[in-house]
Amino acid sequence: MKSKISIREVAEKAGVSTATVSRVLNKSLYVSPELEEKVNRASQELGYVPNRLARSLRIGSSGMIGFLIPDIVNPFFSQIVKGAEDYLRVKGYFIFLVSSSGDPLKEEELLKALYSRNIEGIGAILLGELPESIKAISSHLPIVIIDNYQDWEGVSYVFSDNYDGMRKMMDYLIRAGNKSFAFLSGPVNTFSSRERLRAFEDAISEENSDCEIHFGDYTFESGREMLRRLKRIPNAIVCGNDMIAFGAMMELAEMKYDVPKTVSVTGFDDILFSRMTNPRLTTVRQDGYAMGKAAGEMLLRKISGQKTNSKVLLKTSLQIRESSNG
Amino acid sequence: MKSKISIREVAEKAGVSTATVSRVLNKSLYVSPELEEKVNRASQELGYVPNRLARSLRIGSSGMIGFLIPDIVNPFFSQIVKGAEDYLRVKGYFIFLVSSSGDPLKEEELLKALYSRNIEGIGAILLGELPESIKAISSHLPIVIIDNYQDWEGVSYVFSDNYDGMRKMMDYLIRAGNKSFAFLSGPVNTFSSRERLRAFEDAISEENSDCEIHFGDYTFESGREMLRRLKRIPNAIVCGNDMIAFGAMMELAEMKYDVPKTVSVTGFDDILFSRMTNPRLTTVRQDGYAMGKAAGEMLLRKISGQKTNSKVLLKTSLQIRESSNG
DNA sequence: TTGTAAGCGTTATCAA
DNA sequence: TTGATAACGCTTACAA
Repeated sequence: MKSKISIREVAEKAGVSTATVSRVLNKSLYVSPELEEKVNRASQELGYVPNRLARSLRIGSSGMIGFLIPDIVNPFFSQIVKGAEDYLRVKGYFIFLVSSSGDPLKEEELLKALYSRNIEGIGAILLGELPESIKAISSHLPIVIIDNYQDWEGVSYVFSDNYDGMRKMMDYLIRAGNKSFAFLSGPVNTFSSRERLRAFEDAISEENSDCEIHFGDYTFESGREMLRRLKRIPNAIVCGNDMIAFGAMMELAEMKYDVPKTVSVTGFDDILFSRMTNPRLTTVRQDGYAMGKAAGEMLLRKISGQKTNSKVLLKTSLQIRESSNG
Repeated sequence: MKSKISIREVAEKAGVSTATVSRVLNKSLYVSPELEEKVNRASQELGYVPNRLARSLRIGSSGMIGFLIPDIVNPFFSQIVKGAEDYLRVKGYFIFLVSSSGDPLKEEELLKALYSRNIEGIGAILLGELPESIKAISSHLPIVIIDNYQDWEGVSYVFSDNYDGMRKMMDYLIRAGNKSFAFLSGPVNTFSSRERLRAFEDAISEENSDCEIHFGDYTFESGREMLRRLKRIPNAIVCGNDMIAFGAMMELAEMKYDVPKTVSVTGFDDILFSRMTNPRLTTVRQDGYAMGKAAGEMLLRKISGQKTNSKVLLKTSLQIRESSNG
């Protein structure tokens, strides 16, 4: 394994100082055409690639934005990352992505790992309560929390109107005549979970409907597992997100229940695949790509010291398809 | 925005040298209990987090592995990343993830960006021909190409037996009595696309069957679009991957074709969602998670200077479901 | 056992 | 216009 060549070797080959090489390559100061030519040739011939790490250390900025997500395989999360990445790449930033596998203990550790790498800002999707370390970090660099909200000063938030979305869903289901419900929730103390559950419970209590509630996480497996825990199959199974709904539908199919004739199933997120399940999933649409983009915009504004909203709330909308009886 | 505190401030507060602080925090040399205590306290109180960038520069290794993928939203690719990440995290490595959005021009640029960041190894999923720059990079750091193969020295490869998988699929479809075929391919000069197409064509020519071939990319949209380009709907539409198949099925549904009664549709990859479409997708299973893990293992072996296979070939298997008529 | 100082690969300041 | 040189924050010989 050959060692990488440094600016010093380029300088030697070109017969100039390292300062000149740097100036040519960054076009930071005027350099005479002859030397410029020499430097470029030497750099080319040696296949020189500047060490960005060393550069970052010296200039104090790395051109990297850190992103923490719970699960890279969940299309809703990766859609958010894509939204952010598409926006930030054009602005010259790279994304350093880490995933916590939904483990709140790892979240703190990973935030620190990001912080320690001279990242210029952090976008984070955090399950559970926001860790205290967010406060410390946010006093040193811009941080945007996505899909969560806790009103801490200095921290910014991007999230969807989860409560309103779930209320629309419940209004629709109730109007369709469903009487008994189950709620298969995401992580018990996530902001988004809590909001969705709150909307569910508010609707239920207004109607005096029958219901059963279970908690799991935002995965397909968890959906299957929660469905198995159900004491009885109600008219409608309202799920915390689409992945849970897919798991529930899969399990129901294996138990030979007919969706939506016997039981309605609904999701939340409206990921691409919700249009492709059997039957197609009725769900609440939230725009992950837009959330990621908004987070990217806020981060760049904060990095460049501009004022920015501390809170961006995105609308949700009901997508009625064939998994529900209405 | 407060500036970050450095090792120097910790040293001052503790009344010791920076060397001692470093030794305590890295447990690299014995330090007297009193000083150790002082250092730990000072570090705690200041909320000190070491600058990993500076550390990397000094010790020559960053603890980061770079990954380049075409599209973070495609579950097959993210499954590969997850396999690699789960393995590498435990070994103390972090993944620096960039995505090329399927743009071969960006691929080279991004590889360079990774290389310039003192990454210790690269795992890359590259569409199209492998860029020449791979050779240069591979002489400086370990690189593993995933889902592609080109037999270049010094480069290692992890890929599935695409040809064999598609042959099994075609054997099955032909035995089921299908006579006319269409192939909706992925990117024209990807290794995996080519192998799958080669198997398709070999099978077709042996049977003298009728066929039509279109090229696109590995996305849902491309699947829809290629289906619309079809001159006529054949007995079986064989797709380059699952995403293309989903797009094709969606379009067929809108055109009121009955899958599988009128036309069979098949995919390749067997992502999680293939079990959940309407109808459930017949496809060839390849294990993305295992590919990612294998890539991670090879990278670590290479990084630590051990010998490793230059080629890992994973088996594929036929998953017959309801989207095909057999 | 601890501290001093050099050095990792850059860029920025200061002289020349 | 160009070149020495210090500095970014850290680790590690080498000295004490």
